[in-house]
Amino acid sequence: MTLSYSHAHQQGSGTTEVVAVLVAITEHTARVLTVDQGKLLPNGPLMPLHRSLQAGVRQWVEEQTQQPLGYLEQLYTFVDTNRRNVDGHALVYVSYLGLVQETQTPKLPSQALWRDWYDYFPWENHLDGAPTIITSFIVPALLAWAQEADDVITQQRRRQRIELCWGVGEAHVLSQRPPSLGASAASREQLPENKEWVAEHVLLRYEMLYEAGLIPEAPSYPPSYLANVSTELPKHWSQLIGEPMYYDHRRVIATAISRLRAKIEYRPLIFGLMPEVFTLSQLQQSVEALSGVRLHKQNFRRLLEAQNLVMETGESSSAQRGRPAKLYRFRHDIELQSLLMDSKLPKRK
Amino acid sequence: MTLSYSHAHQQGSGTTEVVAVLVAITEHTARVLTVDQGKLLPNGPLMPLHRSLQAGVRQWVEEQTQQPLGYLEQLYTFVDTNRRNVDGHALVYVSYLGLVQETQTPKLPSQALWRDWYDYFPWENHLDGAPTIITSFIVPALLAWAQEADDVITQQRRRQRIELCWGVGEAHVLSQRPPSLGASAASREQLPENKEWVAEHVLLRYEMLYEAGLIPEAPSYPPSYLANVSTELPKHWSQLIGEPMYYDHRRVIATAISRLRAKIEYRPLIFGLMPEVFTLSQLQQSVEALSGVRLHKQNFRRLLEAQNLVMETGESSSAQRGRPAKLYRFRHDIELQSLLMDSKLPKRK
DNA sequence: TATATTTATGCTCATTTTGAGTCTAATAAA
DNA sequence: TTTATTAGACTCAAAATGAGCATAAATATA
Repeated sequence: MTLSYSHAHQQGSGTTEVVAVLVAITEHTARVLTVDQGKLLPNGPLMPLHRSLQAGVRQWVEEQTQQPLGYLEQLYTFVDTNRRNVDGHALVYVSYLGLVQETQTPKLPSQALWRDWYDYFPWENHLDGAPTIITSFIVPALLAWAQEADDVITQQRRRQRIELCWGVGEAHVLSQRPPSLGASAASREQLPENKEWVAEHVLLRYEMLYEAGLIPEAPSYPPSYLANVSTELPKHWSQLIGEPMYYDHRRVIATAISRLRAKIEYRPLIFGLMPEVFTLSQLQQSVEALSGVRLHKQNFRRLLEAQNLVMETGESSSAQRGRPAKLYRFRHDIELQSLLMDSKLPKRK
Repeated sequence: MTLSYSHAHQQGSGTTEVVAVLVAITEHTARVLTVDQGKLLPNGPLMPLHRSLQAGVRQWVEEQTQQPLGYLEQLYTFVDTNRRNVDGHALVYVSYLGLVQETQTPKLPSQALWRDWYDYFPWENHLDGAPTIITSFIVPALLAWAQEADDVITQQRRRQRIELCWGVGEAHVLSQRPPSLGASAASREQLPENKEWVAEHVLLRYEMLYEAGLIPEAPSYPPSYLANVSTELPKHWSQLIGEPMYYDHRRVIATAISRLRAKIEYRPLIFGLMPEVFTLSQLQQSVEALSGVRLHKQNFRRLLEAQNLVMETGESSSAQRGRPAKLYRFRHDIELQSLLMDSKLPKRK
C-alpha cells in the first residue's frame, strides 16, 4: 500500500465542504456509510443556494447515497491546508453525525457502501473482550514512542497518556509529585488507579496513534523509532491497525464514535437507530454495538424502566431460540423530553 | 432601539471567519470579552497563512484584545446567509470558547470590553433565586406564543417545551398518550415531574425566545400575537430581555455558556479561570458564577477532596471578615488526568 | 471586654443510585 | 422428555448524594 493518504488537491472557488458520518446498525453491527471504495465519507461543497449547513448535508447525502436521513448533529469543523481553492484559501470542512434506521435502508448507489466501523478501528471492539492487538502490538509500540521523547518529562507524560487512554494501568509510576507539600489533605491514597477502558475515548486513542506515526494517515508513518528499541512492526501491521482513509476522514469517524458513545449515556439517541418495534435484548445489543462493550442485562433494563422511554406493544417475538421476548416501541409521546431529559446507561457487565 | 440586528453585509474573497467567546471571572462575576461597544464578539477572517483554526483564533484574539489565551475549545459552526463574499458564498463562522485567568488581564485596547455575561442573559442568573422576570414576563409571553399555534399538538408541545426549559412545571398536562396500550409496565406514575431549573439549558432557552420573536435579534420581533391574548410587553421590555448583539453573536455566547456549564460538571475546566492560589470559597463562588446557581458548600468540598485536584499551600487568607481560609492551588502534576478524568460537582444547594 | 456576626471546616445520616449477583420462566432443539 | 438457551424478576451490599448540625476562628459592635 504505497499510496499517500495526505496528498494535495485543488478546489473551485468555494472553501467549505460538509462531511457526514452516517451510522446504522445492521445485524448487531455498527456500520458507517462510505463512498469511493470505503476510502471516503459522503461529502460535498456548501453551495450558495444552501440555506443552512444542515440543508447542505441533507442535500448532498441524499444525492450521493439515496439515504433518508433522520437525526443529524454537527460534530466538528476541520481545516485542511493541503486542499485550497483558487484564491489560496484552505478548505474548511464541517462534519456531521447522522443516524439512519436499519429498516429504511433502500437501494444504494453503487459507489456507496455500508462498512463495519470496526474495520477502521479494530482496537475499539471489546465485545469479545479486549482485542489482543492492544497489548501485543499497540501498547508496546506506543511505549517505544514514549521512550524516544527527548526529555524525561515528556516520556513520563506520554506513558501516563498511554495508561489513561488504553486502560493498561499496572506499574503506575506515580508522577513525581512534591513529597507531601501541603501535609494534611490532598495526599489520599486514591490517585490514578484508573486502569479502565473508557469507551468514549475513541478520538484520544486515534490521535495518539496518529501522533506516534503508527497509522498510514500520519505524516511520520512509518515511525522510525521502533528500530532503536528492538520492537518491530509486524509485517501485517497495516491489516492490524485498521483500514486507512483519505484526508482526515478516519479522524472524523473517530470523532463521531466518541460523540455517539458519550452521548448515548445520557440521551436516548439509540432510538434513532432502532426499527419501530424491538425486544429489550435487541435494544441492548444495539447499544453494545455502539459502545463496543457488553452491558449488564438486568441493570440495563432497570434503567430503561426508570426512564420510562419504551412501552410494550403487547406482542412478543419468538424469533430466537429461547423464551420469547416481549416487543417494545419507543414512546413517541415524550419525544421532547427525550431531547432534554437525561438518560443514563449502566456500567459495563 | 430601531436598529436592525440582522442586516446584510459584504465580504472579501474569504468565506470563513472565527469568533471567540472569551470568559473570565472577576469579582465573582462571569464576564465575556466584547468589541464594538459590547455588540460583537472578537472575530476575524481565516487567512490562507493560518495553519489551523486554533491558530487563526489565537492570532485574531490576541491582536484585537491583547489577551493571552489559555484553554481554547471549538464550539459550533454557523452559516450566515446574510453575509456573502464576492462569489456569493455565504459566510461560515466557527466559534470558540476560550478561558482567561483573571490575574493575567493586561491593558485592553479601547474597543475591547469585559462585560458581565448576565447583561446579555438576565434570566440565567439564579444566584439570588430565580429572577422575577421569568415568571412575570417571559413565561406568560411564551405561553401566549404557545397559544397562537395553529394546531393543538403544536400548542401542547410548546407548553411542554416551556415547562422543561424554564422549570415551571405546575399543572402538568400529561400529553395525551394512549390510555394504557401495553397494559402492564410502562405506565408507572413517574412521568415528567421535571420541574427543575437546568442550568445548562441556556441555548435551548435562548432559541425558544428567538423562535417566539421575543428578542430583538429575531426576524419576527416584536411578536404580533401578544395583542390577541391581552398580554403586553412592558415598555421596558428591551431592558428586561437583555442586551442584543449583532448577527448571531448572542447565540454564540449562549452556546458557550451551555457548554461551559455542562462541562464544568465533569471536567475541571474551572482551574483555567482561577488565579494561582485561591480559597475553596473563592473556587466555589467561581463555579457558582458560571452555573448561575448556589451550591451546597460542604458537598462541594467533599467532592473536591475526593477528586484530589487541589493541594494546600500552607498559607491562609484573612482577606474576608470571618475565620481565615486555607489557600490552595491546583495540582499541576495531574494536569493530564484532568483532561481525561471525570470530575463531578454537587447538585445545587 | 464581652457578645454577636461571619466565615471556614468537620462530621453525621437517611436516601438513592450503582454494580453485581441469584433464581425462575418459557421456548426450541435434541 | 431432557437440555440448551434466552427472557425476565428479584436481592443485596457498597458507593454516591442531598441535606443537615456542630464547632472553630476570625472581625464587628455593644
